[in-house]
Parts: sequence; structure tokens; C-alpha cells
Amino acid sequence: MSKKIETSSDDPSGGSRVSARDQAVALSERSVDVLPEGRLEQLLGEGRPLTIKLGIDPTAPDIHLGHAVVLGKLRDFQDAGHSVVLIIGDFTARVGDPSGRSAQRPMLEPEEIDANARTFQDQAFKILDRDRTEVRFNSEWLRMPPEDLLGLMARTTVAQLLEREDFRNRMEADEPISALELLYPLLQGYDSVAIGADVELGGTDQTFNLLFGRAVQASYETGQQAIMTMPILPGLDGLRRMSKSLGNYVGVTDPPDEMFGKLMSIPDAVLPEYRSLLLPGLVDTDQPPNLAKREMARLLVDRFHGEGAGEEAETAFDRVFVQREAPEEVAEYVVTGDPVHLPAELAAAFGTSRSEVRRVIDQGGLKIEGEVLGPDSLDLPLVDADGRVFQLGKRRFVRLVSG
RNA sequence: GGGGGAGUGCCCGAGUGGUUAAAGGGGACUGGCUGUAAACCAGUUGGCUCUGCCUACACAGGUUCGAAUCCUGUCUCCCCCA
Repeated sequence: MSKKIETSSDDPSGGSRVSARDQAVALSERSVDVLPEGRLEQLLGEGRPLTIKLGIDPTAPDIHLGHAVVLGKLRDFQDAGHSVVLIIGDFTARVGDPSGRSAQRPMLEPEEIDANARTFQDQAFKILDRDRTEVRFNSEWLRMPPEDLLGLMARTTVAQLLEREDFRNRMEADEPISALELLYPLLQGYDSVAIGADVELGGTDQTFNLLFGRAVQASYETGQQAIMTMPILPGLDGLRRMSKSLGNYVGVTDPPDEMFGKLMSIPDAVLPEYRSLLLPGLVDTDQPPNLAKREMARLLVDRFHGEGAGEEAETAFDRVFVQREAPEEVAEYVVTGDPVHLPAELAAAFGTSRSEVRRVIDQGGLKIEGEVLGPDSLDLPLVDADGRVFQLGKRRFVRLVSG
């Protein structure tokens, strides 16, 4: 992108003023909001590397493509010479927040948090530039004496906190809001004070929290950050946001074939969003949706698994789903008894229940070397099973071998 | 502190003593169609040594020939008053 902006001025200060605007425009690409108006440009005009903040929740370590949207934007900032501070919210995770419908967020043990934080970092560095990233844990500064905490709390009013739309809705609906939940914006706003954030990024759902960070900064009389919100990527169902708990996500560490397959299964309706958010700069040609989807899947698999991985995944995909053949590499599972009791062995091989296997068999979903096997023969002589590829449903394959 | 209400299968949600493994919906899965898209049709959706057996309606006891449904205790959650 345009990080080298020519400055044609005779301004001895280096012309940063001229380029600040262009930089701000370039960096704002794909974002939904950049607030307040002009603040980002002003900061860029200072001509120094900015500190860009992203707060993450260590309860779910797996990064998926939804995170990739925000991380990709962080990367843009890094490429423009700014540095990123990744804040792991270990403090709040350790306290545990019982809010939100029925889903009680579990209190995490320190070890779990550390493990999650590490996994998260490993995955995040598939996108971020390691050299321009600093990782901090917010327990570092949030574990403060109670009087300081109270001092922090004194800086805001309940009314301010309740400005948040979803709080107001829940109040009106008589739904519970935990005190911690209420204070959450305050704590995460303090993170901005602690690291001296110039810019904070997040999804559009974080707008209130991000803005609140400005208020907290103001009360501490530090510089106030600009905030930038990115669109929320829809999940594989095309309806709800991509999230691990909804099970509609593509993890950045998903194996190539799986990643390719998942991407092919998204509804056409969200394809444009996927392409523009995940593959910025890719020229959109007039391809049919099917081909556009393939191209996207290829490129994304390449990005996370290396050049060429996308094509391999596509080949494997065609083999299994277009030509309906078994994949080239099929996992083996060792069976011992003779005859082979299929419900038991296949359930074990695929990690499901025997009843489930029986059900699928009853519905004609079991194939042996491409031939449908009916519910009549649940026990196969070992010689008939040994070395054969079994397919359960569309996508579960295993080769049974005698041990 | 007082009063009221609620806890059902992956989720939501019927069901207030007897074909109830438990209506209905969502989701998911299987088969068909196909571009692993959408739409649509059909079926499945607790477990198992599967024409049968076992375990299930927060947990533990109890009443009954028989309970998700009645009683007691425990836990959890929500609302109202203070």
C-alpha cells in the first residue's frame, strides 16, 4: 500500500503535515469508524511511531478469520512504521465475568491463561510483525491497591456506563448486569492509560469500550487515543458473527484441507464481505461465485500455510467433493477383533458414538471403497475390512487395518 | 432481611400422576438435487452387547402399582419489596 507518500513541499519540517492526511486515509481503509474526526490524522502528523492497542480476551486462544480482520489492520499500522501493544486481559479473565445470558464465563486458572496467551501469540504472529509487537498482561497494572481501584471508579458515573446501548436494553428487559461487567469498560480503558495508547482497534461491537478508553485517559490527563473499528466478519452460517463458541469459524491453524472446505461452504451472500475484509487489495473480477470462492479459499490457505498449499488443498477438495473419491491420504485405524464390529470400530475411529454410526449406516451413509454398505452387515470378516477405506457421511474417511 | 417465580434433551420451548426417549421450533447430521452456495424434498438427532435393554426432565431422598409431573431437603438463577 501507499506508505511512501511523496511530499512535494518546501516545508522544512519534512512535510509530515501533508502526508498525515493521506496516511490517515490509507490506514482507515476497510474500517467502519475512525473517531473522533481528525484525531488519527493529528496523531500521524506528530511524525512519531504511534502505539496501537489491541486488547484480547485470553479465554479463547484460537484465532479465527474474524480476528484476522482486526489483526490485518494492525499489520497495516506496523507496515507503516507504528508499533502494536497486544494486551492480554488476564486480570479480568482471572476474576471471571458471569455476565451474558446463560453462558457463564469460567474463571480461568493462571496456567490456562498463560497457555492461552501463548497460543494466541503464536497464532497472532501469523499475521503480525513480531518485531513491532509488544505483549503485555493487564494484571501488571490492574492488580492495584483497592484504594487506587476505587479512585479509578470514582472517575466515572453509572450514567456514563449505562450509556452503552446493550446495557440500557438489558436494564429495560430486567436482565441482569453484573457489577464487574459494568466496570469492565473502566478497567479496559485504564489499559489505554497504562500503555499510553495512541490508537485503539476493535470490532464495531467494541465501539463503546474503545470510546470509554478515551474518557478514562482524559480523567488521567494523558493523551487521548483515536479509535478505529473494523467490521465484524460473518461466520460460516452467513448470519451470526464468526465465533468459536458458535462453531461457525475458520481457525487460522485449521489444516489446509479443512480451511479450504470451510471457506467453500460459506453462503454466496457473504462472499463479497469475506473477500474485501480478508483479501484487501485483491482485484475483484467478474468470476462466477463458485470460482471467486475458490480463488479466495486458495489465497487464504496460502497465507496461513504457505505458498502452494492453497492449490494442494483445492486438488484434494475436488477429489473428495467433486469426484467423490477418497482423499489421497486417509488416516489408518487399527482393528483387532474378527469379525470387525463396524459400529464400535468406526465410532472409535471417528470419535463419535456407536449409535450415531448405526444411524448413519441406516440412512445409507456408509461406503466401503465407494460402495454403499447397508445395515445388514454390521460385522465384517476381518479379511473384508483389512486395508479398505470406509467413508461415513460426506467427509469422514478411515482405512481400517488389522493389528 | 421479606415475598414471588424458575431450573426439561445441543439450544429454545411444550408437557402438571399412566404408549413420554418426552410435542413444536432452531441447529446439526444423513440421503436426493448441487457449486460442500442458496432454495427445495425426505429422513435422523440419549446410550448400548439394538426387533431388545439401560439411562434420562438441576441434585438427594420420599409418596405411589406407576412421577418430568405430588411431598421434603439441597443447590443455582431471576423478579419485586426493604
